[in-house]
Amino acid sequence: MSAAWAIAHEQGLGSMTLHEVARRVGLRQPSLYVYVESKLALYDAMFTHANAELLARVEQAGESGSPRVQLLRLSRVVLDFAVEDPARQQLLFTRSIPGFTPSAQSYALAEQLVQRTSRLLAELGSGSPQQADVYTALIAGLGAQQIANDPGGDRWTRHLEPLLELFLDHFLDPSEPI
Amino acid sequence: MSAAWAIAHEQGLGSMTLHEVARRVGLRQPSLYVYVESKLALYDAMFTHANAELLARVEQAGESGSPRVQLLRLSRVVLDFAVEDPARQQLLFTRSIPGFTPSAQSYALAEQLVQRTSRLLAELGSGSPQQADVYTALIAGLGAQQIANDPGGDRWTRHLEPLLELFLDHFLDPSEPI
DNA sequence: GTCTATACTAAGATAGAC
DNA sequence: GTCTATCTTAGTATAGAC
Repeated sequence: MSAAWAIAHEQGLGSMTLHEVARRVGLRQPSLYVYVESKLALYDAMFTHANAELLARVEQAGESGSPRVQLLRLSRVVLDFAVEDPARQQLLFTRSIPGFTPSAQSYALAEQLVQRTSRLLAELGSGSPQQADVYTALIAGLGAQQIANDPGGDRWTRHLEPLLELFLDHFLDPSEPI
Repeated sequence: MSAAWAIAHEQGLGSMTLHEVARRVGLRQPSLYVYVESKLALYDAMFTHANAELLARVEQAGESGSPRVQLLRLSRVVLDFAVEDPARQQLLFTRSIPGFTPSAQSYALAEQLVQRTSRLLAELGSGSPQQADVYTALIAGLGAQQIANDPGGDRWTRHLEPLLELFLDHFLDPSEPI
């Protein structure tokens, strides 16, 4: 698993081949079929693996503080995680691997994060599905631009907190629906 | 060119092969080398082609109205264009084709759009580079989420105008820097 | 569980005839 | 300009020995 992610990180998700994975773990390519059923199954395992790590980081960030503080912290963790590794962002948040869709089991893990975020948003008065969609678009937009145009930097990610403040302030006022 | 785009649209950018392009235009694959120097050169031509079409649509949308109205209209055109075809969005706005970077000449076309947008933003009091970055993130975020999670729909794109209004209103007030 | 050997598929690119 | 034929590379996957 870590070998697969290392390749994806260094050369892109599309360059992750079973031959290269095998080489890194000191096996021959056919031997991998003892451990994975197919290449798509490996993608699925990677999807689960990455989601588990993200969830762990979110847990570690803790639940202390006001809902607003919690949401800001959670958003920061998710954005940094997504931007850290373009390959990971590609696998987790886009649907660009031909033939790959996450299995129901692996998708369940990803759902947990959505649940947690939704709860916080609801506590902050931005609980409607539409508001949650706008929230995810803000995070996705900063991440996408960061990766595409300033990989490794913070030209976009540094706007996370002020942008969220703007978003949350706006929706605290019930006279301003979006 | 249109055959190449048709394949990318139907099966994804990664599935666009010279064999398939040739098949569609009634030629054998080697014959294409009379017209393109390599596959990467074909990507570059597609990049230019798509940018030219986007610019044409922006021109067609016209320059009438206040800067605010113009920016809203331009943003709508760009977002709809990006969302229309995931493959196009992938080629134009991400850097996910291994080995491909737009040539200087083709990139110049893309720059024109940036210039135009920057001018409008400046007229609206959001002319700083930071504000322009936030603007692009808003568009990119709505587009990315739309394509990844509701292709063909408008679950995210419908929030474009209210979100831009919020953004512009906020920056009209000089006491609120981001 | 791991190996060698191999089948199968498919891609980009080139040579040279017409 | 287009063709056939071929080179070269590279990938997933399977068969069967050890």
